[in-house]
Formats: sequence, C-alpha cells, structure tokens
Amino acid sequence: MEVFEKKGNILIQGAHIDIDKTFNCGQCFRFDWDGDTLKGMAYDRPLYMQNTPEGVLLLNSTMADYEGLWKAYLDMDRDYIGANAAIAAYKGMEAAAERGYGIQILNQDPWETLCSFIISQNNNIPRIKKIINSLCLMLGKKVPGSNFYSFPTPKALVEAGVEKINESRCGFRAKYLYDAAKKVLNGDVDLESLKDCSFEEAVTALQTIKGVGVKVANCVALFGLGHRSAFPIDVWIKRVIERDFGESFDPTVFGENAGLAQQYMYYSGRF
DNA sequence: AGCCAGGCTGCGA
DNA sequence: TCGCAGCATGGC
Repeated sequence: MEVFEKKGNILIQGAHIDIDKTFNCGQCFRFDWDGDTLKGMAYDRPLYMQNTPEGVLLLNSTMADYEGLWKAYLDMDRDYIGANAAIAAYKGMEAAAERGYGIQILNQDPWETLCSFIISQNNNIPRIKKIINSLCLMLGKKVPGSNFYSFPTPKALVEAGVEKINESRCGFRAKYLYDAAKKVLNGDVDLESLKDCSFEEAVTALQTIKGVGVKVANCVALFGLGHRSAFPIDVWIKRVIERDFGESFDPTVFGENAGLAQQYMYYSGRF
C-alpha cells in the first residue's frame, strides 16, 4: 500500500479497504453516497471519499490530515489480509469471509458511538440515521465551510434535557441518551479510559448506563474503544449463527479477530 | 395493514 | 436466575 498527496487530495493505492462495504455494513451511520462521492463526518470533520482506477481518494486532504486522523480512523495499519485469511480458515466462515473481504473496522469517536448504538436498539438503519442527523442539526455545531453539523457533546445533551432530545423522534431512547450524557459529563463513565482497560471491564462499565445492555456495550467496545475481541450479537447475527453453525458457536475462538468475523457475518447475512 | 428493526428494562415466577 | 411484555416510532 502507498499513500500520496496529489493536487490537494490523498490517494491511497493498493489498499485492502473497500469503502462501500466498510461504511455501509452498519458500523457507522453518518456516511452516504452522493453520486460517486461517499460523504460524511467523523471527529467533527467532513470526510469525502471516492473510488478511482488508481485507488481510494480522500478529497481535500493533506498528508497531515491523513497521518493525524484518517489513517487511524480508517484503521489502515492493521493486517486485514492476514485477518481475513485467518477467519476464512474457520469451518463455516469461508463464504462470509469472502463476501466481507474489504471491510475494515473504523476507530470511531467513543461518545458518538455510544449514542449511535443506544439509538440503534430495536430500530432500523434508515431511522437510526435520521435520528442521529436530527440530533446533530438540533444540538450540534455547524462545521465552517461545509453543510455538516458536529455530533452534540454530552454537555449539549444534558442541557437540552429529555424532552428536547426526543424532538429527534428517538422515542423511549431519549431518557437513555440523557443518562449516558450525564454519566459521561460527570465522570461516572470515562470513555477514554475504557480504551486502555480490558474488554470485559469496558463492557461492564458501559452497562452501568441506562439503555446499554450486552449488545450495545459490545458495539461501543468494538467500534469506539478498539476492543477487537468484542462480538455484538443482534437479530441478524443470531440468524447467521443458527443457519451456519447451529447450537455450538463460540466467538472467542476468533480471538482478536472476533469483531471482524462478526462484521463479515453481519454483512453476509444482512446485505 | 401489520410485522419488524444492529435490545433493554422492569417485573413476576 | 430466567422468561417475557412493553416500549416509541416509522421503514417496508
């Protein structure tokens, strides 16, 4: 893989990443195709991407942007080709690994990830996106030079209150978002520190938040805290497990590749 | 029209 | 400890 700065853009050549699969496999909710450009926000900054014959293009980006943020966000330093091969070697995982080839696990902002997956419970992806977008419009800040709004801070949600939060039409999840904001703001839950502790400790701490159960905690651990042994089980994954493995299925056999294996299963079962 | 959605809480047994 | 009704809302 090689990365160049070229006419104000970053060109990533010969990389494993498939941006369409990576951004449309249900791990993030703020990116959409606009023609041939995949547009969205991460860490309060707009990111525009394109597939070109030469490779993946990050528009309007410098090498400093890439090295300072997007390389880590896109998880470009991991050996995904090796991980894919390791997962494909497990009985029952061959097809999912092949279909999911190109998926990378984004290193998303922990707070936004927490809120996103609180909103995701008993919900569907189009509506999850709408609710997140409306929260940003109502309580985020406009990013200068773009049409995007930042994700609201914990302080913004606490000051808004449950009733205002529910103007996003998130329904019964409004009180959960409020509790999450309160606990993050007052330090009861220190998201940054949960990156450094064990996966089990992180999940336990996250579950002290109202509306955060095993599944949501696993998603936050995987997509926002870098705990790659997390394995979120939702209705789709349950179906894939029943279909491909039956009763005896233990995700811990995948070790640090469990999260990626889960994404392969989700992608192959859902899309 | 009615089932379902990247589930969780609170309650009863 | 386990099972399960109820939950807000809207996509399909």
